[in-house]
Amino acid sequence: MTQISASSENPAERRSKTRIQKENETRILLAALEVFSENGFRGATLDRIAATAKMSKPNLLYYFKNKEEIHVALLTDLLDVWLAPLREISPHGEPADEIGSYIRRKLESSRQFPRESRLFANEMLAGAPHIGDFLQSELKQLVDEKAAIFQGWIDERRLAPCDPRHLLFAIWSTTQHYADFSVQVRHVLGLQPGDVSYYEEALSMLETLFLSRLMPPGSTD
Amino acid sequence: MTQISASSENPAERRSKTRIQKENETRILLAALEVFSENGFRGATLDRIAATAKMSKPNLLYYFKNKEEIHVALLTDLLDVWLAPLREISPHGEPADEIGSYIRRKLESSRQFPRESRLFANEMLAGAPHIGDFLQSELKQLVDEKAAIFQGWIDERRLAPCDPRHLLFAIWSTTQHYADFSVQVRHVLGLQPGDVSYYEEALSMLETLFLSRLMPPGSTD
DNA sequence: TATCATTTTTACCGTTTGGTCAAATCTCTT
DNA sequence: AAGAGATTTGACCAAACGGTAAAAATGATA
Repeated sequence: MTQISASSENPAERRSKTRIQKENETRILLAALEVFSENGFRGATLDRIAATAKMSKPNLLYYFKNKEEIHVALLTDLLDVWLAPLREISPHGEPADEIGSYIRRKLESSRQFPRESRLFANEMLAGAPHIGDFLQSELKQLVDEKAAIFQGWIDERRLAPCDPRHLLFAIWSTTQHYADFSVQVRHVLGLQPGDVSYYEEALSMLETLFLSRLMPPGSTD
Repeated sequence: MTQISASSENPAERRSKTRIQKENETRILLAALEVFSENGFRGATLDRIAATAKMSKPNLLYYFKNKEEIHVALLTDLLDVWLAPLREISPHGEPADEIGSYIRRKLESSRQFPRESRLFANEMLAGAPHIGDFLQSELKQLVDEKAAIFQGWIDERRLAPCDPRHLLFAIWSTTQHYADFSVQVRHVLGLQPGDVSYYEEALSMLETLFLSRLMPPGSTD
């Protein structure tokens, strides 16, 4: 009886993680991200995840007790990434600056984490069975908070009258589109499979759309 | 030998369809739309489709020879619906009118056919394995054609300088978002599962965004 | 109503899937 | 070098999966 560390337990519940444990959990989550983001929860298989992680299936299940636990682990990590850009919006800046920065952060997030974005999109399409609670509580609360900032700007005539939450929807959809629908974007633009050079044009478009104006003065308003 | 109709053939290849055949194919496609749009191709199962269609699996496979054929049939039908609003854009109208109408048609399409929209989104997330050719040929061609119209308007100073294809991406993403991410929209807005009353606010937002201006004059430009 | 084609069902088949178990191997510490 | 714990493996299982074959039931038509 030399060690106190909890034995005969799920490795995830042990007090401190081994080097091997940390390495393997990372490898598994990376592989799972690849597979889940392409095929969704139901479409993904443990065999494919294990193969992608170059690991046997029982070994994989030594680190995560089942398929769902891997998925939840990924989504949990993801939600922080997802919220981060939104949290940064400040009531003290200029509307155009704040919204511009937010768009840039979200677009950068799409470029850096396209698989995470697709993982999230897959979860939405499936009806958000695993993160419905998050959407209703944490996300809604943060959105309400940031929407209040937007509403303040609208009241001060520093932003056009609009529903702030739908403004957020518009920013989310346009920025995430470049990750989630990248296949379509590339095909329509005639780019090669790996090519993501469209992000600069994308930013330019979104700045025109959200910060400047699309229609010349006097065309409708 | 009283009938000439091709016998001992796949029902789909017969000359004229029976009443029962038409009914059942419709039932199957409707059920398959439900299942595929939620779980994607790999996540959907024939058992679930059959159960949803209230039909035995072998009976279902009497009408479609395999899972892929059902999926392709759905996608083929879908592509026409998807392109229809885009085709209507005319070079002869006012930019604001044409773009405004297009947004309204796309948004209406999201409201009327949310499952079709999610089916399409699932196919995109999976890397467009079944409609890659369509994207590269038909869609790209139509986009190029309509982008040329936008470019003409830009040259005539009737539309702000921007990449016309990215303008289309922005319209697609914002309008489809209300179908594909409807769970998120509802949760953030605090609406009940079936409630789609947000479409009016959505249209208002998108008109502000695309047709009017979001930032007050002199704030950035 | 008899006949023939169409439709549906029952009973399957081989494979894939999520997951378990115990034994074997490896790693780290003393 | 030895022991304890951590890791990995191979063999396996029941259920779900996509799909088939042939017989049974139904429908249309003459």
